[in-house]
Amino acid sequence: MNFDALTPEQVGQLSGKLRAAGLRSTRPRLALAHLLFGAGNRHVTAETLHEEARKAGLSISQATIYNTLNQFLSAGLLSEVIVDHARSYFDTNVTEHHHFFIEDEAKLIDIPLEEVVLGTLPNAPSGYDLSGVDVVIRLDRR
Amino acid sequence: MNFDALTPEQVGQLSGKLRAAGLRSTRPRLALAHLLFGAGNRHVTAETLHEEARKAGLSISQATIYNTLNQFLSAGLLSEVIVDHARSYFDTNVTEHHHFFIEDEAKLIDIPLEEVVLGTLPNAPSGYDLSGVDVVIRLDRR
DNA sequence: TATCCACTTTAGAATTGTTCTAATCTACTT
DNA sequence: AAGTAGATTAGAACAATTCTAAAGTGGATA
Repeated sequence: MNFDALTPEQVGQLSGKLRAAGLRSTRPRLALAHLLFGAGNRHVTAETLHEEARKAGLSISQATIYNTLNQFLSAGLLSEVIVDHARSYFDTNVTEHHHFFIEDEAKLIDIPLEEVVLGTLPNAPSGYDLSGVDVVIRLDRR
Repeated sequence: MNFDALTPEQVGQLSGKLRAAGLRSTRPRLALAHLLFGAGNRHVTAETLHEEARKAGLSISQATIYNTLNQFLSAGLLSEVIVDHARSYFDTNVTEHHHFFIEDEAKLIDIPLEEVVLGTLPNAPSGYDLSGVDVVIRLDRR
């Protein structure tokens, strides 16, 4: 893929998404947005996305990959999953949901929200608000 | 605290614990075990433990702190909680339980197992076994 | 449509947390 | 007491991420 391969419709749609998030529509952001949001939900690390961009013939610096992922994250276009110290996983699925994590393969799989039923949760200690609940189900190869 | 301040009883007890875990009872391990297991359940990072050892007048290298935490971890004397990329938290509570995580303060609080009631969980994908469930409840200061 | 300026991107350096290396030391066996 | 496997250490190495500061660019303005 090449940035110039995007159709005007795709560019329009992705630009709109970026602008709606308060971000300027720039060439690198459009290209990365296309990789991230172009087809279904994705899990990427900075490294996998950088590699993917490289294979697509895009030359985007590592710093820009990190900057862009973090901007998308604070704009709410991505969510972050922490399952492994030493590596952040970014998830294009920003709805509330949980994860399987296969340690051997360092691979994440989404679990739809309704498949994890949380019964009772403790109250937040006084002075604090509950800001989110992450459930990670760890898997071993049988 | 100083290693030599440990009573023979304490040394005997901690040595036993180390040996039961298949680890030789050495001076640095005894001292760290005393800090970790001497009083109630603790959450430490390599850095906080190193600092604590330094304050206690022990000179133990950073490498030994990391080695020891990892040895205790694989011996089952500690468990690891992952809530924050870039930093591992070791928990002296090795029973199954969950955590509150206060992001602003980078602080962990144990949640007793019975306070988190998990209802339905999805089945593990075929070829995999469920190896554990981690629930992290994130808190914001109100 | 040319100019300008705030925002972006970049290469490379810096930082942070962690692990490795290989030399020295020590607990335990014989 | 001597030997040896295992432990400890300082410092180097490593990996993921962030910072810096210089050059580039989108888009508002005249």
